[in-house]
Amino acid sequence: MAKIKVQANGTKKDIILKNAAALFRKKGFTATSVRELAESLGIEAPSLYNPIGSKVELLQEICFAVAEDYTAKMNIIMDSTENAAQKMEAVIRFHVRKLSTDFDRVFVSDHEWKQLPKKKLEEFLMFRRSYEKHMIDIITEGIDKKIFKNLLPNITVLTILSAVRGLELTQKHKNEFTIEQLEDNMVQHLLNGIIK
Amino acid sequence: MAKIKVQANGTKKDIILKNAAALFRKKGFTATSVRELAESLGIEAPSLYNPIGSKVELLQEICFAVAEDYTAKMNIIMDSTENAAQKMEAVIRFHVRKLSTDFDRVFVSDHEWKQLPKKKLEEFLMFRRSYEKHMIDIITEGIDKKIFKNLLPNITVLTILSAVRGLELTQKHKNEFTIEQLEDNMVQHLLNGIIK
DNA sequence: AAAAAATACTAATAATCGTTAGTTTTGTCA
DNA sequence: TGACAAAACTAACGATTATTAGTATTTTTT
Repeated sequence: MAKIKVQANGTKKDIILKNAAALFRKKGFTATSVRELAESLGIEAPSLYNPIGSKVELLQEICFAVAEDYTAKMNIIMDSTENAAQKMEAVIRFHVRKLSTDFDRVFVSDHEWKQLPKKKLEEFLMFRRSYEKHMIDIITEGIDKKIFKNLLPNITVLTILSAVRGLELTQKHKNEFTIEQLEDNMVQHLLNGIIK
Repeated sequence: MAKIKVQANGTKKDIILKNAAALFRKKGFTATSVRELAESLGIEAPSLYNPIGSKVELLQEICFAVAEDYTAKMNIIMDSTENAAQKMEAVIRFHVRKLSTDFDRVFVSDHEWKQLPKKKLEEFLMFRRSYEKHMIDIITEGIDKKIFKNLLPNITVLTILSAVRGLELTQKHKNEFTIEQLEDNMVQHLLNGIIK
């Protein structure tokens, strides 16, 4: 079988990760076999173990790459001088855009993290809790400054995160509306629901 | 090993389904083995095959029981004389309450349906599409009657469903707020976001 | 208490899982 | 072109999977 073609942008491992994310999203991590992944790359299963260490390592890299992207963006937002509403809008917009442009990876990170090995799972959950804490801080600030209604911050964050994380973007959906429309509509919906 | 204790309410199969739902939720359907399920019931794996036909049959029964519950409720709501806002409020309230009282099953139905065998999967997706169509009709009616803002109905439904289906209710959350608070806050958030 | 039915058990199946070892092929550079 | 390295291959590993067959045990019925 031919070798994996490594293009200008992206190492061999990047290609594997891309295919892995696609399969993990479609079938789930546990339900995807290493042999299937290999087949999608046009190679035999054992050949995978040259560039990678294990199957679960792929899941780890996907989950943590996504988590770090979100954390980095959250740090930028928290450091800005915008008000609570503007910050929350930026958060929601980033979620929708990231999901649209990197659907497989984001979906896998949001839906398959439970399959991470214990140690990595704890690390991942720390990312999550920190992220949620930042969001609660934004909501609380907005309530204090009388920008937001007097809702329970933790429930509000739960609702927003659930909405943006749970999004399933099928091809059918992508034919029905643009990413910009999705972004604008969700921002309007989720933000107007809490602004005074 | 002792037989499974069948209490007044619930047949043997009901007990199996309850344990299966709990495990499928915690670990995922594919990652849960029949042996684990048997162990949770205090029996050996092959003993399960007296009351049940297969592992995937359990997933089917969970998914379709939930789907039928939602469909039944939706039919009642659609037959009512309430206006669009009241209908949508009823839908959201039902989702949150159902999720709270039957978390394992609802979560499994929302997150593991991809593991259904092809035939059953198509049937399940028909349930879904029909349900979503009803919700789009409610939103469209609300927009026509000038009750709702002029948002894109399909995106609005996507947002609401994503929010209520994606909810992860941990024990920690249940200590932080009551089901009633969750229900009220989510209704307020998701409904005020679209009402004029 | 004996017979019948229900339900558990042990043992074993074939299939598939992720992964390792060892070998051959391919591509690169002197 | 020949040497070296990279990356593919085949063959096979032990573990685990869902499930079946056949048998023992427990419960229910007569």
